[in-house]
Amino acid sequence: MSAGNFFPFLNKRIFEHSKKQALMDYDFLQIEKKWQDIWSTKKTFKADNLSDKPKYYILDMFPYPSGAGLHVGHPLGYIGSDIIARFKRHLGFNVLHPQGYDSFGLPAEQYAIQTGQHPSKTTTTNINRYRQQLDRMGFSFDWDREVRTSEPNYYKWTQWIFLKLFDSYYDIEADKAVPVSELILRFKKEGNINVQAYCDKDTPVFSALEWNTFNHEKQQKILLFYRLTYLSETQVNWCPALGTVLANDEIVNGVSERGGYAVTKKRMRQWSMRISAYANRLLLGLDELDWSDSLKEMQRNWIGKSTGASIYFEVENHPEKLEVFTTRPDTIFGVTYMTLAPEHELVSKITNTEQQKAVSDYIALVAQKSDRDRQADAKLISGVFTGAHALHPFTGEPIPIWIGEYVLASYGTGAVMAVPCGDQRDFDFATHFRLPIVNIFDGVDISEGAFTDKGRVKLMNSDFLNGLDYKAALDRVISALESKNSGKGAVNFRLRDAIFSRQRYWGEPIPIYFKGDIPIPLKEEHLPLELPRVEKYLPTEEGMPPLGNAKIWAWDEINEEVVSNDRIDQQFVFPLELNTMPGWAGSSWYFNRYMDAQNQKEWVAPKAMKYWREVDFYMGGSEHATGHLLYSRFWQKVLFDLGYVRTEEYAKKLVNQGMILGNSAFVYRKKGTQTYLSKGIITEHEVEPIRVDVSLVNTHDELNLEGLKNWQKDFQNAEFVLENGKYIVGREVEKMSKSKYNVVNPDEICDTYGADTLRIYEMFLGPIQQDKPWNTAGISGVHNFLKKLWRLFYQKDQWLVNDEVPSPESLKILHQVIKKINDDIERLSFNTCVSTFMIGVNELTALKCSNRAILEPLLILLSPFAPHFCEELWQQLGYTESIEFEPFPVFDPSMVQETIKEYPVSFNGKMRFTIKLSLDMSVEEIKEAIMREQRTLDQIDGATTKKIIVIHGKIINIVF
RNA sequence: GCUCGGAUGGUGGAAUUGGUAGACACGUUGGACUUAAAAUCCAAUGACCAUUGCGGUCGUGCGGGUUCAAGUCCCGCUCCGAGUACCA
Repeated sequence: MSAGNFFPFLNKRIFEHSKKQALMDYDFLQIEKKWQDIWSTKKTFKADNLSDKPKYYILDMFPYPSGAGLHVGHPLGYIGSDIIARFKRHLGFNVLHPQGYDSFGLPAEQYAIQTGQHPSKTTTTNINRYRQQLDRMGFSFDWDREVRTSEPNYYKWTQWIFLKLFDSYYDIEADKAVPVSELILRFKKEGNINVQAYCDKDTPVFSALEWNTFNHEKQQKILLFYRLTYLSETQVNWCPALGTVLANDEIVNGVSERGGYAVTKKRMRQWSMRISAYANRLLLGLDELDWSDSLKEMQRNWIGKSTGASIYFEVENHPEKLEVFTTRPDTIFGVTYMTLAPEHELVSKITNTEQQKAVSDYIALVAQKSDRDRQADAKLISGVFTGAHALHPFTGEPIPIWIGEYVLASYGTGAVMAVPCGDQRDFDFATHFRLPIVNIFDGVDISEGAFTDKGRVKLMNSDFLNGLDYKAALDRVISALESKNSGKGAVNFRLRDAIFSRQRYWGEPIPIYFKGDIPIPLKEEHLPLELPRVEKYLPTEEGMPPLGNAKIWAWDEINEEVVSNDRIDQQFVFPLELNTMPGWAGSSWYFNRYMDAQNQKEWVAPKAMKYWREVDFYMGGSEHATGHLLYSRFWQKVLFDLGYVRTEEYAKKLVNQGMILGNSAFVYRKKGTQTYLSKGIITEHEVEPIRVDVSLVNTHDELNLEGLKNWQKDFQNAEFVLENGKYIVGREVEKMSKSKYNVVNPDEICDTYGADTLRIYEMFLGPIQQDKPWNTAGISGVHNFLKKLWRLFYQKDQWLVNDEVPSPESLKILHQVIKKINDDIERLSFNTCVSTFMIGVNELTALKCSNRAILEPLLILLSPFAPHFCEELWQQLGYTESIEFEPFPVFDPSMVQETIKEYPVSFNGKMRFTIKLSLDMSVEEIKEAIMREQRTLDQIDGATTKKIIVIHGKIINIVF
C-alpha cells in the first residue's frame, strides 16, 4: 500500500521541493515576519458572507485598548479561540473570526482631564499598539471586519438600537417587546385598564376618553412609564470622585470598580433600561446555554428570583395600604412588628407627631452614610419606631411599624413583615428593641435564635394554619389572602432596571433632545449624533455633564441639525441630552455588527444575519458575568422580539479562559536599614518585603544586582547579604500589573522564542479555563520541541524528508497522535494536545523517521498551534497553497490495533489460567475460548461475561 | 452566611466512561560530545526499605463507606479560591 492511499490529500502535492531557499536552522523571527506579511497581504483569513461551506462563528471578547499594552495574560483566550478557528478551517468550515476594540471608556477620558489630549487620540495610539502586538502572535483574524465602538460609523448603530428600545414597551400577554405605536392605538381605543405591560408603579389608570383628552405632553409622560428605555427620577449610585453614576455591577464591595472610590446615594433624573421586564426570560434562557455552571449560577443569583406572596396591610387611622413581599407567607401569624426602609414613601405620612423627631434624625443619619459604611455597619442593629400601627389581615390586631436600616428600599417593596421566630434578622432586631417574639413552630425551641428551616415542622399559634406543614400552609394562606383581597401569590426579582446615563464625555451621545420636560428622539436619518469637541472634559461649573462644555450642542428642529449654543434661545432650537451611554452599550451588540461590519446603510444586512445567525463559540473572561454577558443577552432578546435578529441567545456556547497571574519577586530589607537579605537567611531578622522587577530575576530566582541598581536609584547604596554568592528573591503569585513589577511582555517572549513557542507554551501551562501563574522558566521545553521537530526536516544542512513508505511503527505513532489531537481539541484540552505532540515527535526522532507521509499530516495537526512554523515547512515541502485549508487528518483505527494471542487470565487479582484470545473477539467467542480450556464458567461465579478488562496485554479481570 | 469551583511529586500539570497513579514539561543529579562554553544527546528522579539480582511496603487534603478494582462514586470533615450578601 502506498502512502497516498492513506492520505488522499497527498496526491496533489508538488514533489520537487526547492532546496535552494531551504532554511537550515529554525529561524523563527524571519519565518514569523514572512508569514504574517503574507497572511495580511493575501487576506488569507477573510471570511466570506456568501459561501457554500457550513459557517462557524468564533468570537473573542474584544479588548479595551488600555495604555499599558498587552501582557502575556491577555492573549490566552485569543490563542485558544485561534486554535479552534484554524481547526475548523481544516474541517472545511467557513470561519468568521473577527476582532475589534471596546474603545469608549474611563481611562482615556481621565487622561484627557489631566493632559487635555482628546480621548480619540489616546485611543487611536493605544489601538495601534494593541494591533501591533496582536499581529505578532499570528492570530487568524479577519481584520476587514474590525469594529471600534467609539467610531461614529459604529456608534451610529448603538444609537439606533437605543431608539428602538425607546420606541418599544414590554407586552406581558404577548411576552415580548412591541412597538410603542401599538400601545398608543390601544390607549386610544380602550385606555390602559386592560393593558398588561411592564411599567412604572406610579402609572395612572385612564380610559380611552381620558387619554384622548390628555395633551401631548401628558401623553408623552405616560408613555415614558412604558418605554424599554425611559427617563425617570431614581435613586442612583453616585460616585463623587468620578463625577458620575454607576450601575450595580460597576460597584465592588461598596466602592467603584474602577479606582476604588466611595459611592453614595443620590436622586437624579436618569435614563434607565427596563431589563427587569426580561428578568424571567433571562433566567429561563440560561437552561439552554452551554456555559459553565458557575457562570450561569452567577447570573441566576444576580437575577435573584424568589417566590412567595405580596401582602397588603391596612394602616391604623390612615387610608394607605402597606404592601410587603415575603417568601414565607405561611408565617403570617408570627408577625409581631413591621419594618420599612428609611427611604420608604409611607414613612413621612404615617409617623406620628411624638416620633417625628426621632424618625427624621434617624433618616438623616442613614442618608449621609456611604454604601461602604452601610456594609461595614451591617452587623449593628439600628431602627426607630414610627408610632404607627398596621393591622393584621386575619386577626386585625395592631402591629407596630418601625423603620430600620436593614430593610433595603431597592428590594421588594422596601418593607417587610417581621417574623422574629422565623428570620434571624427579625429575631435580632426584636431582641435588641425588646419587641415581642411569638413562636409558631410546634416543638421547636426558639429561645436562642430563629428557626429558618422550611422542612418537617408543623405550625401552631396560627389559627387556621395550625397543624399544617410549610407547603400546605403556603397554599392555604395564599388562597385565604386572595379571597380577602389582602394579598396574592407573587414572584420577586432582585434584578434592577439598569441606569443608562453617565455624566461622562467619552461615550456614545444619547440621540435625544428636549422640549421642556419631554424627551424627543432624533430621527434615524440624523444618526450618528456625533460627539462634539469640548474644551474641558470635567463637568461644567453648574454641575452639568462634560458635554455641557460644548460650544455646539442643541438641536434645530426646522433645519434638523446640531447648532451652536448662541442660537439656543431661538424658536425651534432645543437642548440635546448631555449624558452619554455607559461602557456596556457598545459591547452589547458588537457580535452582530461583525457579520456585516462595513455596511453603511444598515446595522446588519438581513442576508448576512441569515447566514451567520449567531456566535458558535464565544471565548472570554468570567468577570463579565453580571455585566456585559447579561446586558448583551438583554439587548439580543429585545432585537429578537422586534425581528432584527434570528436567535434569542447570541452565544449558546461560552468558554471562560482563566487568568494568567504574575509571579512577583521580592527582596527583603532589614527593618530600618539599607541592608537586603537573601531569601534563605531572613529567618531570624525582622524584614520588609519590597517588590522588584521580575525581569531582573533569572530562572533560578537569582537577582541581577547590577541591573537592580540601574533600575532604581534607592538600591545604589544598599548592602546585599548573599547566600552562596547569590541573592535569591522571594516569590508570590498575584494579579499581573504594572504597579507590581510582575508584567511579562509578549513582545519580549516573541523576540527570544518566537510567537509559535509562546502560543504553544501558553496552552501547555494548564487547562485553558484555569487561573495559573506565569513562569517563563518552563518555556524552553516547548521551544525545544519545535526545534526537535525541525530537525526531522533538517539536520546539519541536510534536507531529510524522503518519499519512502513509512514503517508500521511510525504510522502507529502518527495515528495515535491524530486520534488524541482530534479528541482533545474537541474537548478544549489544549495542554494535553501539546504533550501528545511532544511524545509523537520524541518517538519519531527515536525512529529517525522523516517520511513525507508521516510529517505532512503531522504539520497539518500542529498548524493551529504553531501556524508560522507549519506554513514555512509546508511551503518547503513544495506546496504553494496555505496549509490553513488542508483537510485535517482522519484517524484510522487499523493503524494502531494489535492482536495479542496469549493472555494470562486472572480473577480477583490472582492468576488462574492462560488463554488464547484476540482483542476483537466478541464476548461469546471469549466464553467459548474459556470453555475450550476446560474451564466452565461456573468456576468464575457462574454468571454471564459482560466486560473483559485487559491492561497491557494482560487480562486482569472478567466482570459479570 | 449562601452558591459554585478546587486540593495529585521539588514545580506546572496528565490519568476522557471506576481499570498499571504521576504521562508530558520544568527543575535537580550523573554521563557523552567539546580545549572550554553554548547547543545537542543519553540515564536517573513520589517516599521508604532492600539495593547481591529479583523485589517489597506506603502513597492523589483528612476520616469512613461501596466495589474484584476508587485520584475518580457515596457520606462526614479540613483548608484554599471565586461570586454574592442585612434580598425579607
